Amino acid sequence: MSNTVAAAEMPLAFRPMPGQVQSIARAAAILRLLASSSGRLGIGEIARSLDLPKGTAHGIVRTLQDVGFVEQDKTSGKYQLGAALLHLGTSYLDVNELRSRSINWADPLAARSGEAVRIGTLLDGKVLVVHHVFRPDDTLQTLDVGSLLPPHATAIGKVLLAYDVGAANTVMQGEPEPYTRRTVVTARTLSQALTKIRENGWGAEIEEMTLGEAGIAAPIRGYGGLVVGAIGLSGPVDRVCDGQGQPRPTLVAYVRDAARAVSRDLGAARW
Amino acid sequence: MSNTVAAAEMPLAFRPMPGQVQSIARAAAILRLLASSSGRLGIGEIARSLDLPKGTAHGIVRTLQDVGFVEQDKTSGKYQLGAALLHLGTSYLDVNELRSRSINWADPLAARSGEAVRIGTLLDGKVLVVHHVFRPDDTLQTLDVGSLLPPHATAIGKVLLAYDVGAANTVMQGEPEPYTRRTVVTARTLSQALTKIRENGWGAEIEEMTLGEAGIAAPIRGYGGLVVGAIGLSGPVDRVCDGQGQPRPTLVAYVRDAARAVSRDLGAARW
DNA sequence: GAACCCCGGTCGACAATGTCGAACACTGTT
DNA sequence: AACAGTGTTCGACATTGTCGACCGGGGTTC
Repeated sequence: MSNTVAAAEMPLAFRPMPGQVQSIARAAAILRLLASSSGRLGIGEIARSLDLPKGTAHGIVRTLQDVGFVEQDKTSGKYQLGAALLHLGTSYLDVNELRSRSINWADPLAARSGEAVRIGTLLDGKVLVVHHVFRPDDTLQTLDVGSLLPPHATAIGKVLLAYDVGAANTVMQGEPEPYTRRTVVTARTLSQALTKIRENGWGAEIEEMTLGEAGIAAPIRGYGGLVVGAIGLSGPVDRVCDGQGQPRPTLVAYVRDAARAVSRDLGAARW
Repeated sequence: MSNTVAAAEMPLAFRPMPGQVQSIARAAAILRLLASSSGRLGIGEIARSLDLPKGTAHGIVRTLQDVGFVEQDKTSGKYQLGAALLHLGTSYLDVNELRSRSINWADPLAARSGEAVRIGTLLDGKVLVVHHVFRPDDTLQTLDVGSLLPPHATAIGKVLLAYDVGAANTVMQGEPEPYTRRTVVTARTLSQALTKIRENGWGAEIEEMTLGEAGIAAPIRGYGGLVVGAIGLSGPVDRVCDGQGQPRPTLVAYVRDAARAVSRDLGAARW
């Protein structure tokens, strides 16, 4: 009786999808909220942000705490992400095939090119870094496996968007954040860039994320030819690009070779 | 009907705690299961392992898939952990105070000692590595942030157990796995070792995890003096220990100094 | 110091929610 | 061709989680 009514009046935020376990979806939303607003949140803030009754939010958070996904700072009473998530996250890395197949090829690419190498995949419209090899030289760099990069301002990201029209549309619908003067922010230019990437089979980014830095990336295809990720290198503009401000052909070849090698490994895999 | 019976016969792992959201607890169990049995699992295996009806397990897994915590291999239909967990895990690292306070002190410790440094905390009776600094020399080492180490066979683990009687009892109740001939496996010897650690304020491990390797660790105390983690170094026996097979006093001092420094940082922190 | 406000946490009644098992569609094997 | 697997769907039932009012305590403000 009130089923249909409730479904019709629902805020449309939670669509009456075939069989979504409500409490789990809410729990996931809380975890994402805690992850995004880095820091500690109180029950009240959580409940307000997700438009949940305080009691309900508390029940979910308590359970998340029991399973170790959430921790509570006993003095302030506020909540933050829990340690169990760290282990789950790295467990994901162990299983992730894109990563495991890439490792063997990422190191040589870094060695040959002399630049830092990253492998990423699309997660929720952003670039999730699943592997990262430091630039061979000593300089201290921070490992950013697990972090999210902007898709429109990185070589890897643009390559991934080029082969995922859905994600590309989503990005263009939103307002891409400008990081430098050269960051692509309009849907028109981005769309053109993606078309060019599809034609060439590789993509680049020059000072669109940070001044003085550039990157080159190529798509990695999995079983069936679907693009499942991208591999790319990044470094100072004067090393990555030639005199004409174009990505050096030799580096492009390196990246494309690595991408092909990983794709071959992935395509051959079966069970 | 089977409610009371089931509750009475329940392995005590799932107690009828005041207000556990059942579906969330089950979802967490599924994620843990996927993490432990590394690889892909089918719905049937999941349902069987957790003693759930197939339909129920499927509903939960579908939801987990919708939120990105689980991915499905379309060819085999089996499930594995999802990419969203990776980001949540690293987000935890960003927030984790033990880690952030430790970083500044872990590097100098590694530099002074010339050995690899790890910082860990207890998670579910095991040692969760929250930070890891490579040995200064070049040799390639694998980053094991996020992995779980055995508590009874590592210096960090034994230190953590020494200040957590609950976890210590749990470990002794189970059957500690022997890695080498020197691994402490009996409750008696382990208990003695923990007592000694409490007396000394630091602990060591010599070839108990892997032959030829040794480690030294000291506890890190948080606000209020509670032990919240441990910091330790590890390396070849002949470098970590002196002629008498004892941990070198200078290294012990280094480790204890670092632990104190981090503790001071943590204790002073307030908001 | 006492009013106030906000915090996190608790409790119990209600019904919406998730659970459950049988049935389905499909694949590969026997 | 029958079988034994798989993952998936569906609907009826009642268990389950939700909800809002109610505690108890720490700050702050007047």
